[in-house]
Amino acid sequence: MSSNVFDTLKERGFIAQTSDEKAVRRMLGKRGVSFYIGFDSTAHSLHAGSLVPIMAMMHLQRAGHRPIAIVGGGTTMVGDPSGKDEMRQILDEQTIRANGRAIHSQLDRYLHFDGQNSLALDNADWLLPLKYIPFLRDIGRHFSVNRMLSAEAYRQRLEKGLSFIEFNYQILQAYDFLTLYQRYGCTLQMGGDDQWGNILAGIDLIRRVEGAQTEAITFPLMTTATGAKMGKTATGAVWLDPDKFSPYDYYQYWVNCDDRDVGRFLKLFTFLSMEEIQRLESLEGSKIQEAKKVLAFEATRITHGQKAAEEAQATASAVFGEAESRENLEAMPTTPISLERLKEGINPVDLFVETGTVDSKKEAKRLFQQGGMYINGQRVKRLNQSITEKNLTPKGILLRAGKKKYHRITPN
RNA sequence: GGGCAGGUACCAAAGUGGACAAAUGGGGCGGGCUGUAAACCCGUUGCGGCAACGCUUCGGAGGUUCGAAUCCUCCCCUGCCCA
Repeated sequence: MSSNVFDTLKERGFIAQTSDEKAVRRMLGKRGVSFYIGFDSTAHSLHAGSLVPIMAMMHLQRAGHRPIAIVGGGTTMVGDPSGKDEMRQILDEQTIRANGRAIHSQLDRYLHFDGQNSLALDNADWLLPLKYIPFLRDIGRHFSVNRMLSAEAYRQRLEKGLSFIEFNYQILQAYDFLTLYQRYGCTLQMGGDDQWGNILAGIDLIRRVEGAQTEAITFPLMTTATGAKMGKTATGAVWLDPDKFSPYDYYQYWVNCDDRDVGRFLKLFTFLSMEEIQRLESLEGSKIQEAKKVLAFEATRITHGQKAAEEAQATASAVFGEAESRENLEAMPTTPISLERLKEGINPVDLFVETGTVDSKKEAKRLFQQGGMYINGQRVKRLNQSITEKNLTPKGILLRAGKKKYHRITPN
């Protein structure tokens, strides 16, 4: 009889810390709680690292609460030092604004903002017009520098250096919470565990200014079993934007996760029932592959939709899977090349570089020398041959670098 | 403002006039083993060139020198100590 979302979040591994577990649970046991999560406007797209907060918001929304997604148009101007070991580059206002809009429209796919039961706000709206002296007098006086300095997030940075602008971040985030409390009756803030100090500062500020009690939940900081940050690969971030990171690659990202992460990820990144997840988790050996496919499919579906998920799965199984299903390559990264050029013939090295399969000719040659260059499933044995229209198959020309990196050429 | 220590490739970190495209470790990439996993083993890791070789890179700009990541000058940035 666990109809309280809090229990759902807890059993699925979303909870790192809470301000007061009983109070939070009681709060979420009712309906219509306004809660918020802030998202940095540091990039044009969110990446897989933001999925935990997004999923948590969806869970609460499904339970009848009201999500407020704040985009940090104001706070990103300042830059959060929490969890960073050095100051990040400060972006200009235009970029931040544009990022914020992009992020909002991305979040809209998950939360369906309607301005009523689901809000998308930008803290630039109330932060940018602030006047320094009044702000110091009204808000700044509530903050103890001594206490701020003793906070974990700052203590770390005191070793490496912390600029005054960053030092202010916490105050601004606290002010956000206060503003949301006053304007929207927001009583719960959630965020990554590195936000703990910032969130507590907000709770504290609201208590001092309004005499009201508000609550906090933080999510565990996600790392993969190999210790990498969630949502980052060595080559870059796992963007949620299909133009920056294709649904196929997204699907592959999940299929390729570490065995040890599958269960945890299923709980966090799908809405499958706990029973189903337990069944998948109990699979062993190569059967784990099945669980990974379910994970990948569900995760892709949530972010990119049913159709994209199906295509990604079809393409993946065409490439890696059982021989019967070698049909659908729709989702594979594809570059069109004119038939005329193909007739002239293209050197394999150039082909791999042009399609972005490798970054430079040097790299292409290295790939070849090490035996990782494949065209249409055949290892390339000589570099001085041309690839022409004769190499076209009904599905185009299939480039492969190493074991997993595929690219398709189609004539046009 | 003063003193000291620093800024080297994706990261960490050696190098302190030529043998430096720059040791070593991590990461990445490729091969092998496998299950599109982990672990492990081997190779590889600036760009262009088949190659000889050339080009760009050691915070920035100048200079000394046949020759500079290494020496000099100025500047920018960071940390520590003192104010």
